[in-house]
Amino acid sequence: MVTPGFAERLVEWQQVHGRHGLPWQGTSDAYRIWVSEIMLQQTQVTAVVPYYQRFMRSFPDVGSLASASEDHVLQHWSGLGYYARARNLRRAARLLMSEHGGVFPRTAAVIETLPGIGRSTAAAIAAFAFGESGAILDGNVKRVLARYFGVRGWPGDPRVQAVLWAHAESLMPGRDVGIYTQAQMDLGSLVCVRGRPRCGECPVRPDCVAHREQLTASIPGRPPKKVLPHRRAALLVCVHAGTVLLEKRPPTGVWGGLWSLPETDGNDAEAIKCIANRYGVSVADCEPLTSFEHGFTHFTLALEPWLVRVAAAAPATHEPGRMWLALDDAVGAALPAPIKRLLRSLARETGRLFSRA
DNA sequence: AATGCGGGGAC
DNA sequence: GTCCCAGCATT
Repeated sequence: MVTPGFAERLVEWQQVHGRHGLPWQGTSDAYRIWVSEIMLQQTQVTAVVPYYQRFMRSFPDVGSLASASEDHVLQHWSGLGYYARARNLRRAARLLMSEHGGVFPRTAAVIETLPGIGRSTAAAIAAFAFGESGAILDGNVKRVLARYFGVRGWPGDPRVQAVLWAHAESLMPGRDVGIYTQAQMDLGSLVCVRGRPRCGECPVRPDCVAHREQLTASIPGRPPKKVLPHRRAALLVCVHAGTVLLEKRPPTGVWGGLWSLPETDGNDAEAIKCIANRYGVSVADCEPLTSFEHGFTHFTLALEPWLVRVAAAAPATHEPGRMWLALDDAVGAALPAPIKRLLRSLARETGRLFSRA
């Protein structure tokens, strides 16, 4: 009697206890699987589901995504974060049409050459869509393997990550690779969770180093904590006839390619008026709104919105990269989440905003 | 090797 | 409040 291996136990567990009803499961359509994998990068399943449904309705296949405008694609990503994913997704779709005849490549090695797809995502797509055997290493697998093998240290550390990749490869089964790939993710997200793992439900507990040595609380190790720098920026909320002036952000950097409010480092009414004039806006009056903070991964941004009432919109404001958007349409535009929230709250107060104009 | 890149869910 | 999530690209 041979003791079942790690992969066999996970596959068996997956059939009974794994997740099966997610919108991107039950298909071998590489396109549908690809989109889900990109959305799920650094993003939890519950957050992805509604975005995924809407995205697939608008872009049901590679061709429709390739022919869509970047702005249209970003609209569907608004609020999901990491917007380079959306730009890369569209870019890859166009590459698929122009370089691959519209056919999704069938090997992880080729899939990985597409923008936005790294080693782990390529292996996952190849496993789910084509049954190709290959290790993955996402947040779930890192946690599971670090505990199972007793690997200390922070999994974000490249040296730790290299060890985990080697372990992941060593455990690859020769069959059921799609189920096994899903099993690793599901075990990590349902059982081998960060806090209070449910070791009583774990199929590989007997061989788990962290469980045996009571290290599940300290493995995986924590990243070095650092103090986030604070930055501030003023936002120009130029309102005119129920519309607001938006500016397209540069293609790279924070909120890359999205539409947002004109931003400046000015911090008094005179500076704001001066900047507004530079946008071709004839300022009637100007008042500060309630400031708020927005946290990014690597800094905290204090945003100070200024309400700029516009006497008349100048013709120069129809340049590319600028537009006047009806406040009520903000919800459907390619805007960052905090900007969208701000505009929604302004839309509710439109009466008050214009009452003194 | 280090850094940039979002937003929200879970606790 | 903190931590972290189906990571990748760039430098």
